[in-house]
Amino acid sequence: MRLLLIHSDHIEYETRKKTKVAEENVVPKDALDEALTVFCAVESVDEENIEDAVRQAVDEIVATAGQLGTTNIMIYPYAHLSADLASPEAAVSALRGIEDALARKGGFVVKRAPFGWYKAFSISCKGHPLSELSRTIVPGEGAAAEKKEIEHEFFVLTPEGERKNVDDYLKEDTRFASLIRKELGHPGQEGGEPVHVDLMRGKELVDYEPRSDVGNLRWMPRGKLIRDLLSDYILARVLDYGGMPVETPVMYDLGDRAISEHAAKFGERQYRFRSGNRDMMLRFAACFGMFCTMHDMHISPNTLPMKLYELSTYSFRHEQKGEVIGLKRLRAFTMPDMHTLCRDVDDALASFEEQLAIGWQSGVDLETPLVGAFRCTRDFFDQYELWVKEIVAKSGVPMLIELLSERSHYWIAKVDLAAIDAQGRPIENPTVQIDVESADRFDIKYYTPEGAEVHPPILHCSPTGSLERVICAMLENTATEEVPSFPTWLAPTQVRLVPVAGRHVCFAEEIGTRLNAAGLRADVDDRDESVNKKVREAGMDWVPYVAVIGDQEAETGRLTVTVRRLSENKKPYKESMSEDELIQAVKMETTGKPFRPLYTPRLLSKKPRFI
RNA sequence: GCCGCUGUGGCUUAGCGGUAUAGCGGCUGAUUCGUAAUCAGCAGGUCGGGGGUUCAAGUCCCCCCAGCGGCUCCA
Repeated sequence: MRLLLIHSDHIEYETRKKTKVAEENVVPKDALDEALTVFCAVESVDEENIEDAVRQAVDEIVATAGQLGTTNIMIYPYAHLSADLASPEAAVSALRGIEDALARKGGFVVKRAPFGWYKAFSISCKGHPLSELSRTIVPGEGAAAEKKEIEHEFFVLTPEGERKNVDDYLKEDTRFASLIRKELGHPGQEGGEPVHVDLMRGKELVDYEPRSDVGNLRWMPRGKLIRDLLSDYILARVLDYGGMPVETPVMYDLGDRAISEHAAKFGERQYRFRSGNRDMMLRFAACFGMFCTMHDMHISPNTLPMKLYELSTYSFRHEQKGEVIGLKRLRAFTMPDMHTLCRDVDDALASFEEQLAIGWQSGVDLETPLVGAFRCTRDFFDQYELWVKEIVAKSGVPMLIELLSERSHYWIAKVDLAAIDAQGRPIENPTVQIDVESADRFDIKYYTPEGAEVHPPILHCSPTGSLERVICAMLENTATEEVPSFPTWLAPTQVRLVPVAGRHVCFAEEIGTRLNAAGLRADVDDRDESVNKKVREAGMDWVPYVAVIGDQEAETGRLTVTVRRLSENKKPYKESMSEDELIQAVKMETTGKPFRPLYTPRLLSKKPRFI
């Protein structure tokens, strides 16, 4: 709801002509002196919880009136304050609600201009600093959630099937204990600036874009390369698993019932806008597109489970401004999103297990150690306790279990795997969820041989979590490394060749060309700088293999290579290798991982600076 | 969104009532160098934006924007 509050010497209106949505039995003409005039637009989000929107609006009006010392209030419906209006019925009910509530408070003279009429009006504004105020009201999810009062029960399950008290873990200095402390609301000490925010800019990966909205980033070539390689990694895993890649639109029409219902579950955390005469929203995940696809498909139970996959570029979530930070929490982010249409719950449990394993494996492959929490309703746990114990056993590590007294979202069970940042806070990454609502809502169905209609469970799965958070976790992990680095397959430059003098550049370029042809990202620092400086900067670029190229190398054909992973602080590890041995060394480390060529010029003299 | 802190050239920063420091980076020149910074010169700032106080404002006050910490929240 949008409010424009004007402290006015005088306000008067007169109805002229009805619109299609005009209210009946109205006061056609009225006026008020010394009044707080409240121009008001009821918006579509208000329909999620009209009572709360009304309550907040009334609080706001009473507070303002108190500040101004006025007791006369004119409520004036004014559609032009918003591009995303509620239905006329909802608007009238909200306006009446505000009027009644104010009247009931006593001490106010309350008048209300009629809704849905063309009206003439004149107003004189007092013009003092507080005389014009605007407010935006969003009905609270909080207020709605309070009614439900969901109870949460936490405990730990070990791989051996033992049920343990969470308190046993609270004091431990482990990643798992960090997760438990956060989940149970035990405050950690105040952290400083996160490591990754410095690094994401300092290493020329990704940066804030002040000319966009908060939480929308710009990617520089080195960061773009890492992101693309990660997406290649996930695609390979998904294809291997039998997922089918698709691509669907980023925006949806809120006029569609299934869309607006699904969207309403997530309150105000959406980008909404008007396009022509349609109210639209930006997707917050790829669910919409895939559910629409599934709805339109002819589904045979014989082709289930069916997995659709999309790299949701982007997923948009209008997080509160104070919640947005670095790569950890964004308003536009890249989420690998797979949806599995299952035959039945048993089928869903089997797929869940497979997808959980993919999630754990991503932590190994991407070198971002993960810890796990499994959450489900108490009913689900009572029924499938053995299965829950089995997936913990297969995970091989203790997991935090959270039981909810009733279902509050669309899922009945889900697992969240999290990396832990340098301040001991979780970065929630891979997830698998069992959705029991969406097939109904989007009318996704198949028929049994007997002809019965089935709206089956759907799994949501992000095999790695958002790519931004994966990179966040990697950068945070470097805080504890003596010699920080990226995994070699992700290093923007894998081999840096450093010619000693100008006359060696040509030779270094020849080697570089051969390394590139062999599928390595090698560049040549041909700048007119000292060898010392070029080696230092290769280190600051976290280049895993650095070779100085001079007369010696030209004569012997052997390279002295500094291997970052084997080096200690101030103690570089050097090894003599042939060109082929260098190629093999890189291949050994990157085998089975995706490859893309350099995203920056091969000659460093041609590489521009971004930061 | 709320409370708090911060905001000086591309980056890191000095100055905290008298219109601005330095280093890195950039450019130019010299240097052609063997594993973590070669030397010199030059250019680059309406001190986040707007308003106010003052003879005078990065410096004090107000509003806004952004970043960070905390709260709330996180499908």
